[in-house]
Amino acid sequence: MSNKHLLNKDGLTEDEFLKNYKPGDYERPSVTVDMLIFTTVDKVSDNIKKLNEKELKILLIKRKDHPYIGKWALPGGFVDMHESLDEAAYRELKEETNIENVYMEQLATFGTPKRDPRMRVISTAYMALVPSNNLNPIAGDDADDVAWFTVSKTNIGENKSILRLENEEKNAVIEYEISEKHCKKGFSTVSTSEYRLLESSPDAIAFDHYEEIDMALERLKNKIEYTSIAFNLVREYFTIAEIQTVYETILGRKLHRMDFMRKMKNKIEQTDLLCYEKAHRPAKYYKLKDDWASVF
Amino acid sequence: MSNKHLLNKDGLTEDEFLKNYKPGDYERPSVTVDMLIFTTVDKVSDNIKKLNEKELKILLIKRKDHPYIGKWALPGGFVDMHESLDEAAYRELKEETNIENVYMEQLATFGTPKRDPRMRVISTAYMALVPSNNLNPIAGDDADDVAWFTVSKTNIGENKSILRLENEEKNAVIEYEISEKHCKKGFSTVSTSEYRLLESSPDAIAFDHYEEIDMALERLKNKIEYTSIAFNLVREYFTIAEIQTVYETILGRKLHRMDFMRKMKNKIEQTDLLCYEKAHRPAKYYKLKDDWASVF
DNA sequence: ATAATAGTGTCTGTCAGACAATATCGT
DNA sequence: ACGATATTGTCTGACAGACACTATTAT
Repeated sequence: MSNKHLLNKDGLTEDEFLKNYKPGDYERPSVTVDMLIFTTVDKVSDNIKKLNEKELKILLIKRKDHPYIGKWALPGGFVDMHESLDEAAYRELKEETNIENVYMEQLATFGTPKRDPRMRVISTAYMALVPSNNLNPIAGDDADDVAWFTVSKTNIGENKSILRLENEEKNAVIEYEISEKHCKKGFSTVSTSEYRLLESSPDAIAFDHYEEIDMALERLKNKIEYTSIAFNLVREYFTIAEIQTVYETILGRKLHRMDFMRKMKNKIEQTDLLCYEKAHRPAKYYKLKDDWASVF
Repeated sequence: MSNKHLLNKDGLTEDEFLKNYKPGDYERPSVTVDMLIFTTVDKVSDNIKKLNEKELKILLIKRKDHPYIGKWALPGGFVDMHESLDEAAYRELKEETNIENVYMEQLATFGTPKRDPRMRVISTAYMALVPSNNLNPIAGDDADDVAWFTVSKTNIGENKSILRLENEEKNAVIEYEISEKHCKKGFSTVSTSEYRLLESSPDAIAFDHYEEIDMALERLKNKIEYTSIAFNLVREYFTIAEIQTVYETILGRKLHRMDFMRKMKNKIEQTDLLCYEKAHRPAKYYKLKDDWASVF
């Protein structure tokens, strides 16, 4: 069981080994976390009868210093030596949005050597889904500005799509053309994507963050089909129309109301609350069933 | 478009900034990749009529030095400053098994501060699936030994299972009891697992590698349902019985032959080759359809 | 004769997409 | 009257689990 007594080739016990151990002098990469914080907000319609549309939003910061000075980027920061990756991600989320206890999952880790021109940086991306509240994000030290960007990915044909990030207030529109390519790995074929900034876009996204955003959108699109994570993007009480438009914007297509409702029937339950926001029959508020929150 | 002319708060252009940039003196974690290399092998039956069973195997090395000296561990190693994470993973795979062009995907990144007692280590785990050939793995510098371990995870009731790693030849049996716990994050509940080494096991797995193995098994179990990755665990030509037992061992339950076949019908196609290995009607060899290899 | 492959067909229930029809409500 | 919610119902096709049955083959 214990290996306290075992000696290595130099005749050292584990305690002696650890006491004498000096981490090599070789260079080490910096380790950071990137935060992909999503929410949905109502695109308020003037028409007092028309419903509000939902828009998927992602939080971006405007970089204060080189490299990519003045460009929009994902929030994030260095991982302290004493904290785990998850802890670093929670800390960043708290710093940026001042909220806690929201859904979060690790996405993937990006480690291409030249992704940061300053030095070697390994970034673990985390995706957080926060309820659609009137959140006022806070610009950190490294940021001149911070804003919610409308994000969408729309297919424009055979293995091609457009990733679009927009914020009207900041007068920012950033578009990438994504081309999927397939190559064989063993007996499976994996697809890799190439990203090209469209000429129409005045500004690029910093680093390889467009790739991280794309991956998060794909993960979202897959996961809302077999989990309940989409409900993290709305408030505790929601109307069917509300959650349906969330699904529609993430999936990028319209859904049939009653088919959608049937699919949701086992996940949600009615409440007594009514929504009197528009000039027609009030919608019932629903909530996630307690037992369904736990399934996946 | 370009930001070459923009000046930061110190009045520096990007070129000037990068030329003068000195990475801070602060400590950095070491970055490694851990390789979860899976394959299946036939558990040959003496009975000339009985079929061979398949066993899922994972490659482990025996550590040569502290910490965890003499313990079995996942192969892996440090990421060089000039290579990406993917490249590091491919290099390790090549070093360990001398094979290339197999299916591989990034699993997750583990970065708890004390997972390595020597220093802070961030490990990105990669899962590779290699065809069931008679592979002779090679022990690296850091290893006294290397071997394929039979791996299985069996449910023993309410949120409890046993992770079992075994190699008869090396006289090694390692068993962990896994307890799943659920906690709320936002409106979803995520499950975390706790691992307890069973008293019956003489040896533990090094580091937190049991956790990585568990995560890989869960990923496998999920992914074989909606992708074709399982076919990477057998040779190019296989019998239905063969691929079915692969599914059965990964899912941990028996499947009905013809139902399984129907499900596979669109993924596989017959060949003219016959399998004369056992004393009964020869089985046809099948192969993955070319167009199905690309789906997912 | 045995033990396995390779396939047929059948029965059942569920589920998803599509859409029709209706009652209700607020302005 | 308008525009939206809320709900029931119908029709279809696909699919999945389960199992029975047959024909074939190598030793």
